[in-house]
Amino acid sequence: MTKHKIEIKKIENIAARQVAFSKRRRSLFKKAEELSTLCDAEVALLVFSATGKLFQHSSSSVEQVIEMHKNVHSSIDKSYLPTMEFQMRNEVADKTRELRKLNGEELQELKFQELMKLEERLLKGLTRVLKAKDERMANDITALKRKEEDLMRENRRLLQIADEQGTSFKLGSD
Amino acid sequence: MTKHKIEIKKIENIAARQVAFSKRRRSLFKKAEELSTLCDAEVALLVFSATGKLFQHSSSSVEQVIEMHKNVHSSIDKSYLPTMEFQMRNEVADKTRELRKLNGEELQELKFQELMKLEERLLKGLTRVLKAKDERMANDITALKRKEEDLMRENRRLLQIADEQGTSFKLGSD
DNA sequence: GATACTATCATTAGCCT
DNA sequence: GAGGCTAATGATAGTAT
Repeated sequence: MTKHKIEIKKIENIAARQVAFSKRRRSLFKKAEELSTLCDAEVALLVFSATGKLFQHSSSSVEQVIEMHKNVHSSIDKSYLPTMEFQMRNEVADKTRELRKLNGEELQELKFQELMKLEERLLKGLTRVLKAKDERMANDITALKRKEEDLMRENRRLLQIADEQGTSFKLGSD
Repeated sequence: MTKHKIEIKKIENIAARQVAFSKRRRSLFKKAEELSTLCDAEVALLVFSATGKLFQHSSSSVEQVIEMHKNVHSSIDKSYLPTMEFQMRNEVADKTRELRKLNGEELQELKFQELMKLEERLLKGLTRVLKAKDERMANDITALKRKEEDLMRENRRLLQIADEQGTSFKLGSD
């Protein structure tokens, strides 16, 4: 677009491609920001480099789901994810792959209605997974707390009975 | 950017804003497509107009999650989000707003390095929040389990001592 | 990998159809 | 709304650091 006009096809020279990526990405984000500001629109922009690195920009209200996207798709450090979370994300990724396979190379040729159905299936899957995870963890916590209460009550009862019988013995743990 | 230079702030004239939206949106999509093709990157771009209409473009392999995004964002039923997840997402959104306010209207004048730092801060914040949530739940569970073990051990000890003393009393809970 | 330079190409504000 | 026109501003290819 300058010095010479270039053809829009993959840049084969790796260094040149990297430079172009860096520059154009920056400009694209700027343009996105401008559109958002000037026209009061919400813009979400995700860019994955060929090496898998993610760059993102988005208006505040769409930011959260972009975060999901990043976690599910990027190769960035999944190690921090607790096991369950990790498994769930994998499940989502698996569903996605399966669907993609189902739809082969012809995704771009699907009619809109089919895309809507696909979208619905994916959303349902994700929803179930997220919900299940948090419910399960919350349930675990609730159950453990109840168990704890029971045990403490029982402990108190044992101590009281012992006390009534004049029995005295030291407590190990409190 | 032409005839006159304009300030990057919301265009108040509605007709002019609509025209700018249409033109700039098309250019943005074009740029996104070029980046994708030239640099072998995957690009997902979502634009919500002020009236709520969605325009999107994305490389095929990120298409599905974008679909999710559309669904979640487009005012459809956010109620499925588990409470904690929802609160965390709000927290993230708040952080983002705060950061944006900190950076005022001068975002477009920040140097690239500053933009990178801003991006980094946002990413770090998001990561921390997600991590903190899962760690906290996991820690809660671990702590509760440990407490449970302690209580059970103590209960067994009390029972054994009582038994050794020939004391017999009924157990309430198990 | 990011940034500076700069000649050239691309986008676009304002206006018109 | 969409699209054309034009002058002016913005983006960027090639190159070097």
